[in-house]
Amino acid sequence: MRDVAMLARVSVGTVSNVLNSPDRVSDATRQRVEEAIAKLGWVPNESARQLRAGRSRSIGMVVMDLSNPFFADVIRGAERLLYDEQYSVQVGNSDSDLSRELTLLERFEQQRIGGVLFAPIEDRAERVLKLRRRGIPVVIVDRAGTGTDYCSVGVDDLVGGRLAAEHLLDQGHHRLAFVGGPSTLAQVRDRRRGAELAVDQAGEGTSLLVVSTPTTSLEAGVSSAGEIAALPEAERPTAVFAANDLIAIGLLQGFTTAGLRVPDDMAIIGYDDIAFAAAAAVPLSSIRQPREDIGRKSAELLLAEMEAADAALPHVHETIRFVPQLVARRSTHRRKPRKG
Amino acid sequence: MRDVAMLARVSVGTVSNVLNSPDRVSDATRQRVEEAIAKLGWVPNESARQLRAGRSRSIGMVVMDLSNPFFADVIRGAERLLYDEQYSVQVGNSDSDLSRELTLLERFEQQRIGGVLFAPIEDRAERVLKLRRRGIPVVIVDRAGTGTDYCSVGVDDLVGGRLAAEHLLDQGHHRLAFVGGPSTLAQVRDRRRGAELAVDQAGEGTSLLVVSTPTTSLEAGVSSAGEIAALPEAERPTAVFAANDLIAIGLLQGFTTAGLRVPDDMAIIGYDDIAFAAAAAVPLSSIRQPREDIGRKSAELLLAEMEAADAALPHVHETIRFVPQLVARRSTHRRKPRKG
DNA sequence: ACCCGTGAATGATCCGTTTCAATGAACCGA
DNA sequence: TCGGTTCATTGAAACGGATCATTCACGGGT
Repeated sequence: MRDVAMLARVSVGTVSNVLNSPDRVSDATRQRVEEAIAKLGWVPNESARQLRAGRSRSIGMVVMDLSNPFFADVIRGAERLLYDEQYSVQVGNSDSDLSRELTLLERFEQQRIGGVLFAPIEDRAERVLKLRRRGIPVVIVDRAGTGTDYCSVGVDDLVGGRLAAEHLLDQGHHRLAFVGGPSTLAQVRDRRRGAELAVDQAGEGTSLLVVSTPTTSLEAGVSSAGEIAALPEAERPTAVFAANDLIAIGLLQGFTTAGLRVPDDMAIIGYDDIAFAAAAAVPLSSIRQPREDIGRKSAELLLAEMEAADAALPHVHETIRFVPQLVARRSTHRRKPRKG
Repeated sequence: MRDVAMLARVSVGTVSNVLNSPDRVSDATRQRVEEAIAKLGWVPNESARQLRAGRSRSIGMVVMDLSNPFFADVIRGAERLLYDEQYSVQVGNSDSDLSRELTLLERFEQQRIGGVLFAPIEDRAERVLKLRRRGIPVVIVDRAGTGTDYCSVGVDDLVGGRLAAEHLLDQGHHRLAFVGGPSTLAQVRDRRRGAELAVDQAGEGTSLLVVSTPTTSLEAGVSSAGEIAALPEAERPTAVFAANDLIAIGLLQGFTTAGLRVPDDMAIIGYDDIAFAAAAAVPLSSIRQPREDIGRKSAELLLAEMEAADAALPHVHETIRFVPQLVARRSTHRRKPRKG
């Protein structure tokens, strides 16, 4: 910057003004400075700026599983909006590991990042509060909180779970299963509870087998399918609700390998309605979440909170709860009566 | 930090030493300082650190398409390694947009980021060189360069394209098609050229129809399938090679909609072998790239280059070229002779 | 000729850390 | 008892910009 100032025969203060308040600088001077910048290829040092400003024009994002296309879409939704507002987005992948999650948040705190979009693994309010104490706004993503401690955006997973189970019951199934885990994940818990409610309401003669998986990955689905297929046919469920589409697709593969036909021998419904659900071996029924909207809306709330904080205005935390939607495809087509 | 120093009754210099060279500080003092840090909940300001150090402990990553699981896996591979080395990773999504790509790189430059893993949309050596002039090491990902100007990691797409086309020819097809685009993408060009080579070598009676798409997305595949299906049967290809698995899955959906059966009426092979390829409606043949290895290896090269730069040692740029592998699945099963 | 107002440019100060020369204290051996 | 070491600690000078009170120059009005 000094070099630029010397070349343009002005002070460093003027160079700074050219960038930050161009109207305070005369046209002639501004032009000289701009030429000098171009000639030297100077690029302002963001760390110095941040140091002075006290905060950065970056937004941090922490997600549980980057290889789940659901999160890729949420990120994309948030990024679209933030990019237009001149913010850059840093995505960190906690990989469903609490200590990695903590590390990522700490790094954002050290960076005095402008704000954080956080898809938490567990409910850990203290992590959010710690950031806020440092003056960093946080919005919880993919988890519609009940509290008024922070903004959050998500869908009503209880309703979603109920929708899924009711759909299976409607198709004539009585022995259902829920596959998902770990149950430390609030999303998994809520979806399961929704399913349980639906099953309870259906009354006698219906059951819900709960199969817990260590992760929400495709592989978890494959191995759960093996377990379920190994049950004696009289006990085996005839329909499975998977906590997300990755698991559902894994189940589909696993059942096929085990010689069970979907949907005839086994119906499957997933959750999220990622793009691949429709393209699966058997097109997958699913519960649709407005993935990009979740990202976009989270970013909106975050920006609002950041502006309020800047202006020292009061801010009322909002909870946005999108409504999930059933998308029925072939994987849950009504079972045909057994031939013979 | 001043507060910590006062509470511990030492100077700020000592607080800094506790963090950066603990062995220069007596045990008693260190303990007092650590207690003060804990009591005040102080977290060092990374911008100030960076300002002093001149560079950051962050790595930037620019990818073309975050919603392509291929890149998600590459990112994961890189992240794994870098996380262990205490680096944080910032992922930016250029969304196949040259100007967004430029903006992302400029932001990294302003941040004086420690290094960049760059999956470029086009060959734009000047973008790499600009960063390097600023002292920021860059490794090109998913694109094995020929030059010695920079490190790069990728697979040999020419070989991959040839493998795919040869496989289709081996299955008895003569009229092939290549679907992919835009052809500004080096990956697309190379894969197509590989296919062309294979077809040329097969000689008379074989043909390759090239269908160019505006993007490498699933939707592009769907609409291309419509075009191809609309051709008169005598001209219509019997096998399609898609530039990546997203397109291939889209084709699969499109052909099914159009009433063509895969693989009987139309064989399909994709590229990347993403996890969903095996789970597709018809399990998808594909050309496998070692996705996580590409990410991990890129990160390794980047760290090596960063260390060399730090120590002012000479650095020889490396070009890692993984070998792609054919994975044959049902979508290219040999066509059965027509019944009737 | 003088004063005042206005717009443009300046330069010192500060942001929070690291680094390094300098200070000081304690200890050793002669 | 004194010089010489070693070890722990200190204080000030960066790092690269933003900010803001101050200075300067110029014009218009009286």
